[in-house]
Amino acid sequence: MARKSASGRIGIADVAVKAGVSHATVSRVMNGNFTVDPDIAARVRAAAAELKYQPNPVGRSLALGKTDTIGIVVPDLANPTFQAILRGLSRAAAQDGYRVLIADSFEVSSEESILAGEARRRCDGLVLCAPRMSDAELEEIAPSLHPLVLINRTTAAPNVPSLVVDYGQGVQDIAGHLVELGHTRLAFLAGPPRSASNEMRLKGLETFRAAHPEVEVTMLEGGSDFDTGHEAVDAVLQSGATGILAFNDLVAMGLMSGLHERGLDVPGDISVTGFDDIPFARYTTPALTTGAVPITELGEQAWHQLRALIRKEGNETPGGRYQPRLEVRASTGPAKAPRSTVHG
Amino acid sequence: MARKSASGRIGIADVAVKAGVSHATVSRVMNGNFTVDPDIAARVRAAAAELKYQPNPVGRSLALGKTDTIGIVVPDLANPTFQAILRGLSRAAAQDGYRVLIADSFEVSSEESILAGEARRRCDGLVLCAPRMSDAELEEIAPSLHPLVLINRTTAAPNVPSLVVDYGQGVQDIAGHLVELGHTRLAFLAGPPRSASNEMRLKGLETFRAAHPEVEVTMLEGGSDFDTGHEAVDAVLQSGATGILAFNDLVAMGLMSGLHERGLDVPGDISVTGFDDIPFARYTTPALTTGAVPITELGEQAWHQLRALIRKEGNETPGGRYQPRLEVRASTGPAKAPRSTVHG
DNA sequence: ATAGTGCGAGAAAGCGCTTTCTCGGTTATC
DNA sequence: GATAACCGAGAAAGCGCTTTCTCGCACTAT
Repeated sequence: MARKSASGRIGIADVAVKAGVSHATVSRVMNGNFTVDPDIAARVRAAAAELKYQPNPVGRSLALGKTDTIGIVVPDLANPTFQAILRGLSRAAAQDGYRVLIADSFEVSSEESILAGEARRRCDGLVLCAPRMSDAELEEIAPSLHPLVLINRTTAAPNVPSLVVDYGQGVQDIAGHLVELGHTRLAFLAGPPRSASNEMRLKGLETFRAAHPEVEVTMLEGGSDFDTGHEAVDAVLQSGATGILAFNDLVAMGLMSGLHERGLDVPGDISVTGFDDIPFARYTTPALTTGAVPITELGEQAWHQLRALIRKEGNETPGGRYQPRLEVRASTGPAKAPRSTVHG
Repeated sequence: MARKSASGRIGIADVAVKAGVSHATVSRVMNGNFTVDPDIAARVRAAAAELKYQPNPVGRSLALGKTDTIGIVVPDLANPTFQAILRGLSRAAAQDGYRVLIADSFEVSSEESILAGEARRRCDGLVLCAPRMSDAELEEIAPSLHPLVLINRTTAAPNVPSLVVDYGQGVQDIAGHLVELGHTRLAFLAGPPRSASNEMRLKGLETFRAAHPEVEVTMLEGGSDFDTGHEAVDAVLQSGATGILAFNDLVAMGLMSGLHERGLDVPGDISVTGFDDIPFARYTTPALTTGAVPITELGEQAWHQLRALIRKEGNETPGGRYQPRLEVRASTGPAKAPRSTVHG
């Protein structure tokens, strides 16, 4: 009865039988090949419609050598930054008829390359966000992942576009903003130790230090999430700094929450800044001063780069560099008289 | 050398040649079939390792009739609720070796069924979040989507588990909480008109009204995002209500932000509640009273249900119902003396 | 009228893999 | 020592589709 083989699903063969033509002709019709007689084509279409035939994408992929799917590897889907990249990527790719497969490494960077490889083989291309992967490992796997687009990383492998946010410049802008407000003792609440984007921030701060020897910049250990910021309150207070550059908005929010619990006023007692400008940053109390990154747009760009690679357009690895925009809100204000280590 | 055919990639044939055996044997070895002589197996493994052979998943999928991939259809990836479901789903599925393909309908519900169908055919199963799809449409496509798990929807189709949050009970709990605080004039800032979960809230409020005839409950038009809440300030003030139930946390946050701009105090002047308990809800100022839904866990459960279906375990469509937990925070407080329509 | 041309559709190969089927070579049994 | 039972590996079919190849037919040109 119109269904065949073990699969149970309607296949091209069923349509062929129903329309009284060969598989080949059905395939031609379904793919808009006009070398088919209009009458026959109509018959095939009618049969297909009646059987509700939908081509099996797996068979199609095997024959065509493409899946119309791209993959994205992220270290943590709970992080708003990666959510935004995913969103931008997904939207842009969908517009060109591509779907996205997600591979969340859950911060287990040891399995990131395997994950990336697996994802890549199921897809036509890959976007890789792997801030903690070592350079060596990245260099090793990058060639095998082509077409590949990197986020916030670079590689020597040819034809691998990198989309990178200039975190170095970003922290300098933020630090400059704090200094203008009169702060002379700053602290940087760092991100995860091996994070590439943290390295960029660190480099930026070095540059800043060199240009502003009068400003003291304390380095504090940190992480990338809300709790990190929350737990860092003591360290922050002990540093005696009045202007805090948090690794990102999440950390900044955690820190502000912790400071609030201690009865400290932001920005009255301490100014706090974040990074990324996630959607919620403008709605914290006080609203967060941050380095705004057009992160959804970055995801969108990632698709455009990847698309060029997939289509083999000779776009000599242009990549892209994004300048964060200093977004001054209410969490930063004039410095109080310098404090020494908090008593306690 | 060592590479064959147009594909350029190493295939099973290359390994077979290198190891001096047949395709079949390589396949057996790669799949841990022990009917192969250990010496030969070792030779095959050596050849595979040397060539860095990785089986092509598409060929494998076609032969095996499974893709080890599941799909999820969401109306809006920017919504923290769906992000959380995705996260829970992805994590749980990954643990069983499955990947997830995302299909964002971008609120275009007219294309949701097509999207769902396409996603389904590339995958072994589907999780469908389609709050705005009509019941009729859902009934029509549900059978063709099996294995299928529904989020916050139900269907008459057999063997389609539904994971639903009891929003009806949730709003009643919240309304009850407000009444206990002395509020007698409430307003519900509704969600998107055709949303199934909004319907559930509405039903819950009807029940509440019947049980509390002394309480006035005004219905206000709304939506599901931050801006909706922000724009609703006037309507809220005009309603004269002192206790506002927002459709979800996002709307509540927008509303609080708008009220703040008007110089109103929350909860001093007006109490505001949300729904969902998204991660940021506890960090708003004041912290948001809300109906907490274990949404990531729901995503996880979705996988478990789907897995049972894929494995054809005879789990007679158990589905699951989640009771929101009233999470009282600082955005609700005792009612002021009743206000009439705000002057102005 | 006959060979030449072109075009439309079926036959078949192939995408990369798994798996059944088959057969040659061992080992076991009497 | 001959027959049976067995086991391991190759040959081949098949998963569902696309595409090249091929062939038959109709139509044109000489």
